[in-house]
Amino acid sequence: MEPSLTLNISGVERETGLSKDVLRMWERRYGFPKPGRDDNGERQYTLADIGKLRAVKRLMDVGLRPGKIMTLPMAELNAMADARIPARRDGLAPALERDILTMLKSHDATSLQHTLANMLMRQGLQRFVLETVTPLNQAVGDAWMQGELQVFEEHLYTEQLQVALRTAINAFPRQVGTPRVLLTTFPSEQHGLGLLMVEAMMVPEGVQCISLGPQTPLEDIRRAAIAHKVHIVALSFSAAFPVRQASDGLAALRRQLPAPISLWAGGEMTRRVRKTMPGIMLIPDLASIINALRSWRSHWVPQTI
Amino acid sequence: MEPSLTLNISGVERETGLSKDVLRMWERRYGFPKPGRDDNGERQYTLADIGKLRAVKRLMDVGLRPGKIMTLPMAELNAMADARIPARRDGLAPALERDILTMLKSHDATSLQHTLANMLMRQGLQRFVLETVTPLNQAVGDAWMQGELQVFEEHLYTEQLQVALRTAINAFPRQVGTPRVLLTTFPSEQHGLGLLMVEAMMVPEGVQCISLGPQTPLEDIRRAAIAHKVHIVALSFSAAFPVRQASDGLAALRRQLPAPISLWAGGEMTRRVRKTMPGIMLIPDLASIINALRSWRSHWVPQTI
DNA sequence: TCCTTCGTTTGTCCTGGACAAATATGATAA
DNA sequence: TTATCATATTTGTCCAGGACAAACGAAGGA
Repeated sequence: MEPSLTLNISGVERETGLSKDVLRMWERRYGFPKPGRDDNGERQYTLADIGKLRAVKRLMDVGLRPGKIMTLPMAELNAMADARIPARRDGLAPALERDILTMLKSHDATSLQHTLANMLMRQGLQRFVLETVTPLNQAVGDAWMQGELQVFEEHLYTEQLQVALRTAINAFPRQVGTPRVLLTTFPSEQHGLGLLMVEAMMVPEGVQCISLGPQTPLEDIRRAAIAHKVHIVALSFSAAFPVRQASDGLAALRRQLPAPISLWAGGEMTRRVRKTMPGIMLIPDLASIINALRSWRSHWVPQTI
Repeated sequence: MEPSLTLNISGVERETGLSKDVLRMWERRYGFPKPGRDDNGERQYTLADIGKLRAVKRLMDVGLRPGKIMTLPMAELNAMADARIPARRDGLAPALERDILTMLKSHDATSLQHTLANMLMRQGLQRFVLETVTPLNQAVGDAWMQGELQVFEEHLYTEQLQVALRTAINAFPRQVGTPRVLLTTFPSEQHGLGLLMVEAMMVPEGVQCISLGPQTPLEDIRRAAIAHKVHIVALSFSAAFPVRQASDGLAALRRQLPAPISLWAGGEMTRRVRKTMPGIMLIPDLASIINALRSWRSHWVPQTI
């Protein structure tokens, strides 16, 4: 009899990323999750609740609506997740993806590290990011969506990839060239991997990257851009980032930023953006960075400051 | 006339880390912050509100109580922050701390990187962590508390330090020795720097570290520990982490973890813990890691699995 | 000095109502 | 047929105000 196999509402918020308000509203509207109550009338969620909430969230991130899926049993949810993965013609994943997934599932950190380092050496940093990391992220994301990967297995992947990328980035001598680019994310964006991938694409191009890591308040992005005299501010947004929040933030930042400083927004989220936003360059995939840089360089005229 | 120099309540939650509930409750009880309302009756906070909220939060992290400070004007808050910093007898900060702070305030990323790399080379990884990074963190924390440093300046420090540490850790050949240690933090703990410092202390001791990065759900920490067959699970807690939440989490984890696996908890928070917790080793400072490892090794008897 | 008890402070949770943004649906025009 | 617009539905976020337990601090006793 485990005494504490339940979590209170803030525990669930932490574990799933769903706000307390949303959890209560879902219960009110859809009848799920319907946690028991403790002596004090407070909601106590079970681990099964958490699991189903994660499954629902995964499907919502892909565009399904809560009302449609909330009441379905777990089996149905898993089936829908499977259906979402486009089957390959040959029915086979490429060897590398398959190997890496196998390593993750067998918790072989050493082989994982070796394989990544190996590919990196063979391909060089930029090709490694475009041809290896991108499809690998996709494969890991798919596996995670289908529930094939545990959270901690995905963490291990992220961690090892960061190690590999950071090592390679460090190997480049520190540039003093142009443009100078400020890299960061908005405060509610947790994922720092995208940032690192952007840096990996830019550094070989002779760009001087100044990374603040994730989660910089809006006002500080402005201050940092001015203090570091950067030419470009580049922000990264993961797939799950709310488009609305991003647009508002970007517009506000654009207003506050001196006009000569370019504002670039990249990451999975940017593919869901419909409207073009004046003064903001959307970069939906990593390969476009090269073109964007080329374009910037051809238009830029050195300023006397 | 800037149209959007105000934030709604969730914006403030993001920027300050104070929950919506707390923000509303403070307004109800202390009359601060008292934001204006938009057409729809929703709270609109000003940038000045944000600034004061940050100041209040800094002081609370050091032990002051909200009721005492909430209504004071900003000038008073800053004065209190100053008073909190123990003055040195000689009135002078050591040269290195002073230099690094100067570099941060002048946004000289290059010098910062060089200086850190230099100290690291000269002292070696463990001494660098104990004798340079620890007091430096303290100095940067103090400066931040006094409002001398901007958020983005502190971000730059963290980022550059991570780069330096990771590079050095990578330089060690991957060990296959004992113990194997799983490193991570609880889901609500954002700070990954402590984790890296722990790894930097352990790797030179021949420990095989498996880091999952920050924010692993409880259940997954258990799964990962078993899957990776680790001997020790080490968790890091920053100063602001709620003791209660840590104790609960650690106790729950201890119950779920197989008995032979040791559970270590370290970081600033652990100094505030009064009660000893059975089966959990508290490690209040980084130097103690060496002793803890020595002790573990002398007690450990290789198991046949 | 250390420990217990008791009042106060503080954070979190609750209910149930309201509304606007996002999305889907259906009608109309090209 | 496809594209565009208006309307309906869905969904997330906000609000008020009440309640309570954990954390804290002060006073009293061993």
